[in-house]
Amino acid sequence: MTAADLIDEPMRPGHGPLYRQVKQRIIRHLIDETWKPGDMLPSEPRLAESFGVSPGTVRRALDELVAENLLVRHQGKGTIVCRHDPERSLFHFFRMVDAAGDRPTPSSRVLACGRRRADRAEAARLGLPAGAPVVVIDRTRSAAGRPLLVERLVLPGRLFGPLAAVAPAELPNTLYTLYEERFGVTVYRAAEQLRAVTADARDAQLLEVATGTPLLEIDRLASNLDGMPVEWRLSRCRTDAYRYRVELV
Amino acid sequence: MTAADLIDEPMRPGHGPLYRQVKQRIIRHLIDETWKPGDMLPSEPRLAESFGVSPGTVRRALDELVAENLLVRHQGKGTIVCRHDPERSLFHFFRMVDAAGDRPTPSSRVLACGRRRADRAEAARLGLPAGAPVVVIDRTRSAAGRPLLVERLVLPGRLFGPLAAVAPAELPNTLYTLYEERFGVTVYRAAEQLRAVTADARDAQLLEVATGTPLLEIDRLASNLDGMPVEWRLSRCRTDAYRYRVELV
DNA sequence: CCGATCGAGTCTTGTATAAGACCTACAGGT
DNA sequence: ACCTGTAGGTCTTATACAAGACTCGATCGG
Repeated sequence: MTAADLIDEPMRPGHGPLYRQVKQRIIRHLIDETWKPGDMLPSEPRLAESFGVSPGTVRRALDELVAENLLVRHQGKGTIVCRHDPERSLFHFFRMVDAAGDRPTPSSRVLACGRRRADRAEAARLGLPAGAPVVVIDRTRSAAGRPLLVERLVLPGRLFGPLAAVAPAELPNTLYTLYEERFGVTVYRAAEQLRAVTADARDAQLLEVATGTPLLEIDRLASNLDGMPVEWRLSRCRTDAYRYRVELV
Repeated sequence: MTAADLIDEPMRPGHGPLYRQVKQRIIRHLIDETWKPGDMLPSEPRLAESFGVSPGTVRRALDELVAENLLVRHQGKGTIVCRHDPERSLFHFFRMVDAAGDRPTPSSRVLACGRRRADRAEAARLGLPAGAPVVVIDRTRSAAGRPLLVERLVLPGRLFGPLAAVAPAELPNTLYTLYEERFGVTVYRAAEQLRAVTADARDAQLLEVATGTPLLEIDRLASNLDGMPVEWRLSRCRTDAYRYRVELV
């Protein structure tokens, strides 16, 4: 091993347990993209040597990162930074299921995609200064050939500048994969708040229901590893064929 | 250590990893109530000796059980079986929050509480034979002095027989604590399915809203450690002041 | 001579164990 | 009433070995 392989200086006597300091340092490397999604991390013994701790300590740190869905391990192969492959993204963040408990594979139709200045609510929600540029996408998503939801996405223009220029037909169904591959933005957490609303005229037309039909409104704020908001999404769903499913443990 | 302290015979060479066999065996002891909620487990070295494995292996098994909210550890004191203290119960299973993200402390008013035979849907949902006895509770819950939701609970009569005799005023706000202390039934998991509905005349009167107001319907099936359903709960919530919150990680 | 196949070697993560540090509670003396 | 020693609990760290996966070369068959 040469000096160039040294990823980090050895740990200094810090505050908490050693393995937690190692964990925080690995997270820092994930944030500054020393290791990007899909990359393979150095092996556990190598990490241990570069951090100046024993392999078991590194292993403990990796254990927690795997439990938090930041890393994936494969015995005999290595450890890689978790990526938003479309199926996983759908499985994790899309919570609608049919009566049998199966997830649909929705298709999306983009209604509009453009760039403008954030209004008051959008700026506050995304933690941006008033009037900051944002990219706004309006679309509907269908499942089994019938409209399922209509939604508006608001993204910080600073991160997603070129997105407004992308042809609407180009936008894939699972956007989080696109965010990651084209803009280097990885969604790690999201907080959703749900309430019941009634369909207005536009909802009714797009979702093919009567005006006044009850809809499930999902207000999602997605953030990256830093905890910085990267997407605000407001969806209105029909819940006659599909329901929103949550597991409490 | 005497022979009476031997909780179990030593592990025999089994199928999976050793720590997972230990975990399963501990779960079995939780199911057959060798250790009841609130009880303190034997110490890790003691468990290790009785299972015939090393302390580290027991520790690994306990780690997973703690992560699944079945046990709670306190350094220097010991490990206890998780209990449904009211605050935790509320924190975990009650997901409504106000605009600021704070949970209300709701109060409940029981409308009816009685025993009858399960109808077709109830029996199917609870995994009971058709016509099995069930206990049914109708109640409303309020927060900040205003009605929040109206709900119906259906419980297997075999487990909750004497519950129907309890005076409605006796029923506490957080029922899961009562289930545990009075009936030895501990709720570990719950699956919820949400959809939007409109208030019928009864909903409207009880919730003090207009008929047709959109409501959030929460269909919860709660089960114990065996995976056996122990409660079916159907709630209809106003979502003007409070929203249903979910964290996706 | 060329190509496919099998297997040893080596790298990876997974599992089991042991030893010491740290934290808490309690009893007994000051 | 307060302080302190001690016992017993969990927490942290370290090490050894097992199991899985890829590499690469020797070997056998065409």
